Parts: sequence; structure tokens; C-alpha cells
Amino acid sequence: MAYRETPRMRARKEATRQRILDTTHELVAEGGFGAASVARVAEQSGVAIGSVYRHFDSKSDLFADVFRRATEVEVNRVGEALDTTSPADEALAGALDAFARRAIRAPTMAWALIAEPVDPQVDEERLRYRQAYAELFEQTLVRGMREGCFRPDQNPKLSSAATVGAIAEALVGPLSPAANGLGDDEAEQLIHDIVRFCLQAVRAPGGQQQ
Amino acid sequence: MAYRETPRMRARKEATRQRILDTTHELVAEGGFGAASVARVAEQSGVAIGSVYRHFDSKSDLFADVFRRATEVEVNRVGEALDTTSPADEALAGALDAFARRAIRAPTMAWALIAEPVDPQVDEERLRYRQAYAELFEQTLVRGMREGCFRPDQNPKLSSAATVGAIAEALVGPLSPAANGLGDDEAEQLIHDIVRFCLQAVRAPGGQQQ
Amino acid sequence: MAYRETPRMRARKEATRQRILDTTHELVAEGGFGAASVARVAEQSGVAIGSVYRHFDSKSDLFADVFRRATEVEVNRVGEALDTTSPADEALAGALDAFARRAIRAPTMAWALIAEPVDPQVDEERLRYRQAYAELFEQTLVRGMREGCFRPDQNPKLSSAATVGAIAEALVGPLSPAANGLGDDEAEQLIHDIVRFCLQAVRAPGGQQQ
Amino acid sequence: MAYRETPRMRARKEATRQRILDTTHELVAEGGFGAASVARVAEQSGVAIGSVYRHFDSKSDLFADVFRRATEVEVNRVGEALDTTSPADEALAGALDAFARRAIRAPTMAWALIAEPVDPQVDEERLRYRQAYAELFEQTLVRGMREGCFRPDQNPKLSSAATVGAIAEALVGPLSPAANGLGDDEAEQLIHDIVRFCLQAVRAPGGQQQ
DNA sequence: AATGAATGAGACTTCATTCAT
DNA sequence: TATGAATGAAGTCTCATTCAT
Repeated sequence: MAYRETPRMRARKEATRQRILDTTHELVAEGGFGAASVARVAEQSGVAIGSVYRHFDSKSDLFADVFRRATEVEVNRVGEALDTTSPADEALAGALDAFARRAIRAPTMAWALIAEPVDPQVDEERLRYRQAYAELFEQTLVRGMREGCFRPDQNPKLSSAATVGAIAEALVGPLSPAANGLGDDEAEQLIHDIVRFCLQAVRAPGGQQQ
Repeated sequence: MAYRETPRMRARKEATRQRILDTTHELVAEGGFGAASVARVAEQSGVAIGSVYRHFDSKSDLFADVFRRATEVEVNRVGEALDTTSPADEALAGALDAFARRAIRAPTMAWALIAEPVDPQVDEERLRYRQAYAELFEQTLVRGMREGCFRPDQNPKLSSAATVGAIAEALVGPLSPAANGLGDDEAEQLIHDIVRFCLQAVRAPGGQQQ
Repeated sequence: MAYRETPRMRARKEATRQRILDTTHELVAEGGFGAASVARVAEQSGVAIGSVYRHFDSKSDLFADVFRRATEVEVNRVGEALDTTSPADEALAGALDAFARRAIRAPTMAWALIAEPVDPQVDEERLRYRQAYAELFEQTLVRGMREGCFRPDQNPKLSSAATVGAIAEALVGPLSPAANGLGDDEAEQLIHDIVRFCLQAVRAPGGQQQ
Repeated sequence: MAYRETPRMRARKEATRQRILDTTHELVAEGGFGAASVARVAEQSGVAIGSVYRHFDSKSDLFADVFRRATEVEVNRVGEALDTTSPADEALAGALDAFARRAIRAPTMAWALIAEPVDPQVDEERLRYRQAYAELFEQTLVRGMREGCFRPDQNPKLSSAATVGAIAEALVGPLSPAANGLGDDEAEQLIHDIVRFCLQAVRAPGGQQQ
């Protein structure tokens, strides 16, 4: 009996784990990692505090997992945008647009992923996340450099990191209070401007002008 | 006797205040504002906890002061670099170089000033700090736009913020662990690359190539 | 296993909460609210400081609860004494006797409930407590005024407040150090005197003399 | 030279001491003893913190002195009102009126003198203060008892204490928030009511009705 | 005699983690 | 397996008092 129940139990356990992850994600999206105490996570997940520790060894583990999942989505979106047969600069423009658009729509989450200090374990994930971006951008940058639309004399990894930083700071930094109350048209303008800024930074001198 | 020695005492008090500020600055430089608890500040300053509160109304006040002093230095450096009769793009290049150079030397402090969430009082200072940069860059960007070396169709405030973000993330983000152990030549290359990235982002299409 | 034992746990929790309340009550009875620091409450309750905060959101909440419970008992005793078909003056005499008797037995607690400054939350409770007394006394005073045994030209609310103050000051003020070492007979005399004082203050001029 | 200056110095010292006392009195009148920290006292007195300790051994000493002086004034006023050849009940009415009037004009000070917990040293002064009242009232009560206008079968000390408590609670207790915003007419009515209440409490049954 | 910077104990509160049930 | 009460270290801040100047 105990044994036959195992699959069902496993499913339930997995469902609970997922609920905890989802709840934490929501809390982080609303107020950053700082707003997600274990007690609040448990309460909003409808489980006991102790149960959180059944599914995750520590708060850091939970956060690292939430971080990983959230960034996977972001990285995938960017990856999809880059995975095209269009010219590299168009591909990059699309990816930056997607990145910026998501950041401006969920600025708190963007900030949490990019800059909020949490703990070493999350920092490690963050490094991976940044490297994932770097690799994605790198491929397209390299492709564009070959195709001639991107400057040949740049460090793709650096360009990638700088791009992430530029978008982050422009959208969730000084302009963020404005961004929150931004009209649709203004948001579009902002996205357009920041994408152009980043694109221009990597584009070959004589390349096509937007 | 009497109280003729006020000046000496004042100097002493000022010295203590300065020591607290210096200690806090050091702690922030090592681990961000999060690493600077009042107890640690006091201990490392060689004073009692209560003494910290003699010199600063609150931890927020102390942090705001440390932040202000640290950013003043940064902003001044950038301002000095921009205050030149050289062409706008050269002026900007020099300023970005100074900014990047300092950030790479003290990446944790750079991150603390740019992105670490602390408290509303520091956030206010940060806004001022960003506006100071924005204004400095804006002047030079506008000058360059008139002179023809910068793109005429850009939003200078956005460009300024994006530039700060690009440098920050490029230098203290994914590359920072590496940066810490960076050789001099590599550091120079990194600085050179990030400056070029930012410059290129704002430069007029047909402008002179670096 | 599972979690069928909730009732037992609930009882335990309730018991702990009650122990904290009781301990606080004792400390207040011994030295007023000022003597009941969270640390002392926790220590004497045999729980950790943090546990106090599991049961009460704040020290103010705990104090408000202790205050409420203590005053409820007092107000109920007075209410019971007033809830009689006897003439209003006899009813009042009984109530004042009960009030005085309790105050003289626990003078510090009486003072804490009536006069000790604590915090706005307790002040709010105190206002309610005073209003509860005022309403109770008012009913009986008004009844007595109709029945002719109480002066018709008095402000019942003021009389009620003044009565509370008179008993409090008479029993826990100048006489309290003495009261603590009072013999039974002396205590009885004191109670008798203060009750007569208050009764006389509201009694109609030609009314029956005690 | 040192010696000749002594009288002048002594006068200055006395003046400083007086200023500290006055400042403390003001602070207590505004917010009770709890609002009078040594630092605030020193600052508002225009002296250094250390100087406060030159004139008073401790904060308790200072408070005890302030308390003593403040109550002396009160007791003297009541004493003057009682020192008349008028019938005892009229004398008492005048004294209660004076007491109530002063309390309603400076309710915070009244509360500080009557009920605010400070420290054992002030408590001791408070006991003396209460005894001073008790003695004053006692004389007049005894006179009135002889003259036939006051009940013969009362404990004058208790009546005195109860009177102080009644006035205090009626004027600075539940009604005090109202009292602060009281119109002149309402204040007069309140004073009139509470004085009548107290007078009635001690008046002989067949005595003259107010 | 006066100064006021410095002290340091003690107050309240938070929260990740544990463990008996 | 799930629960959630309990823990206790660590954080910020206050203030009466002292003592070198």
C-alpha cells in the first residue's frame, strides 16, 4: 500500500514544490527577493513553514531555483528572438526589443534578476544568467561581425554585458519611476530609444542606419 | 581650564566623525552597504555604538553621507574630464575612461553606488547622483550633437543613464570576479573596449572612427 | 503522524500565550507596565524573546491585551454589583465597595490601569475602559436621580470619572505604602470611608444617611 | 582675585541653576517628565550636559527639585485660598476652585505632578506633596467639622487624597482631550461641577446647598 | 567651573531555521 | 510526510552618566 501510493504522492509533492516556486516568484515580482520571507512564502503557498524546508534545503536554495527559472524564461525569449535567419542586426534588434519590453513591464522582477543583492548562491546563478546572455549575444554578434553589420573590432562578451546593463539602468534605474507611470506611447518611445542606443553601440560604422 | 580648547576638541570630534565615515566607506567598498552594520562600523572605528549616533542621526544619515561623499568624487572626476575645449567626443571618451577606470578599481563600491538597494534616503541621494551624471553627460552630448560628432536623434538623458548602466554592468557585473584578478593589460583592454562601446552608441553614423 | 494532533498543539500554543499574558500581568501588578520589558516577560514566561512576538504583533499589542483583560474583570465586577434591583444608592455603594476592595488589594495594578502612561494603543483601551465605567455608573446615577436618592443637578459622566479618580488616588496614592502594611480592620475602615466619600458626593441633599 | 570674584561667581552659578530648573519645568509642563531628557534640558538651558551635573547630582535630583518647586506653588495657592476667615466650606470651595482651575490650565503639568511615574526620588517628593495637601485640607476640614458644615464622621486625610484624585481624574483624565479644546464657558462649567462634587462629598448632610 | 564627546547597557523587533508532534 | 510553535542571534536606536580637556 505504501509503495503503490508513491507515484501519487510524488505528484503531489511536485505540485507543492511548484506552488512554492510560483508563490515566491510572485512575491519577488512584487517586491524583490527582500519581500519574500520564508513565512510569507509559506503562507501564500498554503503550506507550513516547515514544508518549505521539506522541498528546499534553505531559503537560498529556493531563491536560487526561483532565480534560475525566471532567468531561463528571459534567456529563452531572447534566444528565440535571436534564432532567426534574418540579418544579425535585425535579429539583435528583435532580441533587445523583447528584453526591454519585458523589463519595462515587470521592472521589479527585472531589477531583482539584474541587481538586487541576495546571497552568494543567487549571485552564482546570476553569473550563469549573465553568461547565458553573453553566449547568446555573442553568437549573434559574431555572426553579424562576419556578415559585416557589426563592428569587427569589439569584444562580444563585453558588448553583451554592457547591453544588459544599459537596458537595465535605462529602464529600471533612473527612469523607472517614470516608467511605472508611463503612457503606452512613451513606453514605446523609451523602448525604441534604448534599443537603438544598444544597437548603435555594436553596429559597424558604415552600417545601415535605423 | 575654562574652555579655550574647543578647537582641539572640535578637531577631535571631526576626526572621529571622519573615522566613522572612512570606516563605513571601507566596509561598503568591501561588501556593499549591506555589510556595514552600525555595530561593525563602530567596532572598526574604535568607538562605541552610541558614538556613531552622536555623529549621525541615524544609520540612513550615515549612509547618505558616505554615499554623497563617494559620489561627489566620482561626479567631480567625470565633470573635470568633460570640462575641456576638446571636441565633444574626445571629452566624452576621457570621461568614460575615468569612470570606467575607477569602477574597475573598486567594483563593489561602484555597484553599491549604482545599484545596491539601501533605503529611501540613499535612494534620494542616488537620484541626485544620477541626475548629476545625466546633466554632465547631457551637456557634452548636446554639444557634440551641435558639433555633429554625436547622433542628432537621441535622447541625451537616456543615453546618459544607459551609459552608466553599460559601464557598471560590464565592469562590476559578469566580469567583476575576473576583473579583480585582472592583469594590468587586460584591465586596460577592458576599459578601452567599454569606452568604445559607449562612445559608439552615441556617435553620429558618419563620425570619425576611433 | 500526519497532523491529527492539531488540537493538542493548539492547546499548547494557547497555554503559552496565556502564560505570557499571565506573566505580563504579574509584572505589571508588581511594577506597572514600565517594569514589563519584553525580555523580562520572555524570561519569566520561560520562552524566548522571539516567541513573545509569535503570539503578539508588538509589545503594544501585548500590553493592550493585558490591559483589556484586566479591565474587563474590573468592569464586570462593577457591572455585576450595579445589576441589582436594590435602590440605586445601595447598588452604587456595592459597586464602589467592590472597586475599592480590588484596588486596595492590587494597588500597583490599579494605578497601572488608571494612570500609568504607556503608549497610544493602551491609551485607547484606557479610554474604552473609562467609558465603560462612565456608562455603567451613568445608568445607575441616572436611575438614582430619577428615584430621588442622587442629586438631580449633576453631570453623571463627570461624577463617574471623579469617582474613579477619588478611589484611585485615595487608595493607591498617598495611602498605598501604608495600605500595603494595612491590617484587615484598617483596610476595611479605609474602604468604608472612601465609599462613603464617593457616595456622599452624588447623593441628594436630603437623602438617607449611611 | 580669586576670592573677590566668589560672590559674583556664586550669583552666576545660582542663576544657571535657576535657568536649568526653569527650563526643566517648561519641558515637563509641555510633555511630562518623560519629555525632559538631560540633553534637552541642557540644550534649552544654554548650558552643557556636564553643567547640569555640576548643579544636580543626578537627573533624579533635578526632577525632585523641579517637582518640589512646582508643587510648592500649587500647595501655596491652595493654602492661601484656605487661609481665610470665611466659613470652612466657602474656604474649601475657593481652594478647590483654585486647584481645578490651575489643573485645567496646565493639564500636562498637573498629570506629571499627580500621576506620572518617574523614579523613587520623585515618588518620595510626591508623597510629601500629597501629605502637604492632606495637612492643609485637614485643617480646614477639621475646622468645618467643628463649625458643623462638614460631616463629622470622615477621615480628613482620606477626604483630602480623594479630592485630589477626583479633580485630577475628572480634569486631566478622560475629559482632558476635551478640556484642551474646551471653550471658556464649558471650562467654567466643568470646574464648577467638579468643585461641587468634591464639596458635596465632605459637606454635612443638612448643610447649605450650593 | 565648564564643556560636550564618548560610553555602553538595554530597549524593541525580525526572521531563517529547527524539531517535537 | 506535514506542521507551525519555538528559537535566539543580530539589527537599530536611546539616553543617563562620565571624564579628559
